[in-house]
Amino acid sequence: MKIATWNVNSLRVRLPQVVDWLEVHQPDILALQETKLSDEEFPQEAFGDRGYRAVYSGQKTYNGVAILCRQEPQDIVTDLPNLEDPQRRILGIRLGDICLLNLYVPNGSEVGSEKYVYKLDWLARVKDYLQEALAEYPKFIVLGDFNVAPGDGDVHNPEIWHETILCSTPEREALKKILDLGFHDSFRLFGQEGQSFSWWDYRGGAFRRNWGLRIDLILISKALVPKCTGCAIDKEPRCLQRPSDHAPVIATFA
DNA sequence: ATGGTCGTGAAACGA
Repeated sequence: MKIATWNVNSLRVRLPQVVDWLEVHQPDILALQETKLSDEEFPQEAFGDRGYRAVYSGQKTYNGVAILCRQEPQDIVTDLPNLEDPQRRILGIRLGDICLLNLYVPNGSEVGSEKYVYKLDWLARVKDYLQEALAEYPKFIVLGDFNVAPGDGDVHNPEIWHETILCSTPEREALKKILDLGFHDSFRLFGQEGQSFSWWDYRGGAFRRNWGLRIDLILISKALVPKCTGCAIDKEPRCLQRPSDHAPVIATFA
């Protein structure tokens, strides 16, 4: 089984790349973030024609999440009972005894800003939800654009990024509280090449210089750890013309 | 590195 996540930064623009990528990699599940499409505009046929069911929670211009999968998804969740949020950033499904939560965590703009406070509160509420959900469904996957680099090893230059947005201690603590529920960062279960990132700024030739951060994560519950056989970042789509600023991440399971 | 980039949507704003 292959499960992937990709912040596409506009599914309208990236649709041909996503379709190509699906055909090459054949994941069982692909979680998308920043689709930037209303549900009426979602290109369901492009995926249906290729054997994927699609669920989505979209909005115009900003945010928007979707899940493409081979199996019929059940128990679709777009809003958490403890988190009232007009921004479409959350999409949960159940596939048999496995639950999956796709997140587009708020960016937070700047440490100390109003958006930063919203981000930390948002993460705390997601944590509370996951605590209950995990108790009911021990096989759980939380994946997406977390907009937090878990540690300095996930940052090209920790001195430049020290206590800045995506790397500040409160953001990392909020992420750690989710991990402490019993989740593992699948990427770190395996040996990786030094300096692996999933996002590079469009500006300043950041990708060419490998000035990136690893902020796109696939967290798996303890029950799934023995099943997980690998996790990798696919940098290839980031090399294409008109790329997303994020690369897809894929976890494989026996 | 503090944007010399994108995406959206038609000017700034968000990332």
